Formats: sequence, structure tokens, C-alpha cells
Amino acid sequence: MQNLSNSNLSQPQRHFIDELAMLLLSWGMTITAARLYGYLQLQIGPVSLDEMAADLEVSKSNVCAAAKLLEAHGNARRLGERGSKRVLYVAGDDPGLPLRRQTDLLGMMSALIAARKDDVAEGAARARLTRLAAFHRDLKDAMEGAILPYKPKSGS
Amino acid sequence: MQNLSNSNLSQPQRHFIDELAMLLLSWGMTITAARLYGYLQLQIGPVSLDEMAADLEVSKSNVCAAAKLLEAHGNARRLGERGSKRVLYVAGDDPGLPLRRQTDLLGMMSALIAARKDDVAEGAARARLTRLAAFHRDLKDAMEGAILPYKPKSGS
DNA sequence: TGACAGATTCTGCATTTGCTGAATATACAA
DNA sequence: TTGTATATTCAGCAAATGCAGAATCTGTCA
Repeated sequence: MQNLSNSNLSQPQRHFIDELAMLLLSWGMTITAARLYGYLQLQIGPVSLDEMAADLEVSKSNVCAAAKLLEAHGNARRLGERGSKRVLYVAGDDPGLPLRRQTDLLGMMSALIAARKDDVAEGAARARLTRLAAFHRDLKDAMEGAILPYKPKSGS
Repeated sequence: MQNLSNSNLSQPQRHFIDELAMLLLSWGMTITAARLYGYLQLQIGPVSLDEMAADLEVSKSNVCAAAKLLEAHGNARRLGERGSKRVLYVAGDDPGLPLRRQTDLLGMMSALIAARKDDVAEGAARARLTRLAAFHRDLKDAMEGAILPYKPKSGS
């Protein structure tokens, strides 16, 4: 059976990308961004928009948007090729970067709840909010602790 | 200035609910579900669908759907009132319950990557996947460790 | 400068989503 | 069994989203 498309991916690779993408969808990613994420993880060197579009079999404009999204979230890095207008992408080197947004959110929620709880609740509800604020704070701390060791060596 | 609506919430409470909801939106919640989440946190006793709809100023069908959503995610608990068809909701007593879904996801991703990495990548990409699987696993463990202490006392 | 290679933005479309108000279903009480 | 209070589902609508392909913009090279 010939390869009908222009994709250079092996079938196991496609399966891997799609399965990983399915899991990532639960995190609110679009399907193209999720697939691109998995795709970039498999690549050894930087890849161009045309390669990504061909391999993932989606339009270039679509993959362009997805790449920008991943870049904004810290999941991909954009490289300029010297002496060319061509744009290349590689997987982000800090897997925890996208999660910092989440931990920030947890911190904000914890702070908000702690600051307002006495104004908006009393009795059992106030006790619950106190507990909730502590929970968010502890979770944030635990996540940050787990993320930290994976920060890439600072010599960028 | 009179209260033009049927809501029993104080203005600080409304503010709190809306601010918290804004933060929760980033986690993919719908606005009504997010507001209902905050609302339930403020309540001392169980509340009916009619109360929720009136206080949040949304339709009953909408709040019904949102309540089911929160219940499915473990953010709310549904109580039957003895001798009545009325349905009541309270905030979930385990703040970490909704996160177990996330940690499960992390575990699945870690397992998927670890199992397939040798089939789909080589060289630097394979090393990156190995690191990624470990990262997911460590993050999952850290989150579970932080969540565990908040599990409510087993005496239901 | 002109021509080209490439990224980006734009336009249009189909799908999905969240919401409301109406219709329907269901449990309880008499 | 019938009436009633309540939850749930349905139908329709408006807004947002994701996508493809076309059009446009922008460096780079001759």
C-alpha cells in the first residue's frame, strides 16, 4: 500500500501523534495545535511550516496559527533561518513553561479567596473557603516544586 | 439604589463570584458553571435550582445543565430532599476531586510516551520524550501528594 | 529595481457551543 | 387517579471557533 499523502511520518508516528493529541484535547487545545505539539516532540531538528503542513496534512494557514499558539504558550520555539525568510519551529526546551500559567492561576485564586472570604461568607462557608485557599496554595507549591527540576540549564 | 433583580447576593458576593469565575474560565469551564461553582462555595446549606437561577440571574435550564456538569466533575454534590422531588446542591467536600481527572491524564500521557518513544523517535527526540515522560510522572505524583491531605474524613 | 519564495492575514463556511423559553416528564400528595 | 410542583429535555437562535483556500504582505536574491 503506497503512501497516498505527502506525509513523511511512519504509521506508528501518526498513531502516537493522534493518541497524544486526544489526551491534550482535554486541556483545551485545538486538535491541530495538539497534533503539532506531538509532532514537534518527534522531530530532531527544526521544521518549516511547509513540512509541518505536509506531514500533518492540514493547510498551511492552519498550521501557522497552531504554531503561533504553541509558541505563545511556550510549547514551541520559533527560529529564524539566517539569510532566509523561512521560519522554523522546534519543541520548547522547558516542558514546564506552559504550566507556569496554571500555577499562576492557582496563586491568584488562592489570593483572591483568602482576601475576600471574610467579606463574602460566614460559618461553614467561610471555613470551606479558608480550606480552599490553602488547597490552591499547596497545590501551586507542589506543582512548582515538580516543575522546577526540569527547567533547562540556564546557558540558553 | 434598590435591588432590581431577584438575587439575594450582596454586591461583594457578586464581585467575588465573577472574579473567581474569570479565573476558572481559563480552565475551560463555561461561564455559568464557573459562576455556579463560586456561588456554591459561598452557601452554607443546600440550595435549589430555583434559588441558584434567581441568584445568578440565569435561566433554570441553564443552571440545571451547569449543576450537572459540576456534579459530573465532582465540584458539586446533589442531594435529594426527603419527601419532595426538589433537588438540592452543595459544594463538593473534596476540592481535589476534579483534579484527579487531570492527574489521571498526566499518568496516561506519561505511560503513552514511555511506551512508544522507542518506536517513534530517535536521537535527541528520543531523549526529549524520555524526559517528557518523567516530567509528566513527577508532576502527577507531586499533584497527588498535594491533593491527598484535603480528602475529606472518610466518614462520608 | 524586479521577481520570487515564503509567511501571514483575510474571507467564507461549517461546526460547535451556550443560552433561553417552551414543552415534556416525573415524583409526590390528596 | 388526578393535580401540582419541580426537574429535565427540546427547539431554536446567536456567537464563537476552527479550518481551507485565496489574497496579501515582506524579506531575499539576482
